[in-house]
Amino acid sequence: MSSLKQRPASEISLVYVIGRLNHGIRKEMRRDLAEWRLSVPEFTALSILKRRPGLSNAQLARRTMVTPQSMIEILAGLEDRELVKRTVDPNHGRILRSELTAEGERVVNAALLRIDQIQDELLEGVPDEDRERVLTVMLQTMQRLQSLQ
Amino acid sequence: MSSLKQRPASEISLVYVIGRLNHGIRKEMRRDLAEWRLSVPEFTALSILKRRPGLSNAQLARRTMVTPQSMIEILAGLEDRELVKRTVDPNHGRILRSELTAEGERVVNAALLRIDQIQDELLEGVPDEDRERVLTVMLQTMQRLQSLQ
DNA sequence: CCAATTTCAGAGTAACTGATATCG
DNA sequence: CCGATATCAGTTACTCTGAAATTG
Repeated sequence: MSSLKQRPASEISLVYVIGRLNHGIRKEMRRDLAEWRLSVPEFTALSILKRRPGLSNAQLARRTMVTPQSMIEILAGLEDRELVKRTVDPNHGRILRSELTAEGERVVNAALLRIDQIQDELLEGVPDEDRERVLTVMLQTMQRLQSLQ
Repeated sequence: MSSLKQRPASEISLVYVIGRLNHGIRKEMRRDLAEWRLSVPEFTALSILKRRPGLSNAQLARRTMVTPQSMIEILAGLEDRELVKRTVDPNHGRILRSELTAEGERVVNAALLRIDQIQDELLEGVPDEDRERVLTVMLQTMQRLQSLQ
């Protein structure tokens, strides 16, 4: 029974709501991902690699808005557990391209099912049109944010 | 020039976008708030107290989805710097109600100006109607999340 | 005794900055 | 030499879990 609903949404900062919402979602995700011994950043990296196999560490870092130094630790852990394999780029001996192993694929798919399920619960009752609009606005915001940094 | 724009938004998870967006925004906030020697959680607490003076530590914690133990540290730091003062509830000797000091008010107002400015940059070009809709969906999601935890 | 609040102490997660090496 | 990438090392930011005291 929060009092938020009583006031016009425009009084509340978008930045603020994103922060709180994210925090709550992460907490929930942490709990659920524990089943596969995945941290939230690990899960994030895996699900990006599922959609975009062959990204380098630097590319992954930019995409998730963290430093390459942060991403390398995540990747190292995943490689140790053989959820990800990294191979030298044929055209550039310095670059290591990451992709999921069969086991990595299996794990991320199982985890994705659960996370999608949470999302469905959270968005229950929200019309498709509104979901689409929210996503579009957020993607646009993210682009602007990236160009800003 | 991210490739995100090229695909239908529905392919991308809302949870995922919130996570990335939040991370980017926090980074930006951290940089800007440094001017007032405020951390992001400190700023958050101050801006809630501006709108809702007299909240207890436990109430603040629930509102931000962190544990009371986490909130107490934030509050303790703000109290040390005399941005917040805490007084015993007249009806319940155990509860301490927090409110901004004059200095706290000054600091949070200055910081809010800057943060609002960032938000305006990020949302430039997004129609008011869409902003309102995004906020409404996110508030609704947050309510569901809170009832879920 | 119970439920809620406050608070101390320690642990853990997740990210950062700085520095160094390699590749083309 | 430069720019991008990878990576080691140390540090910081933020939150959590556990336990204990207090109040009504």
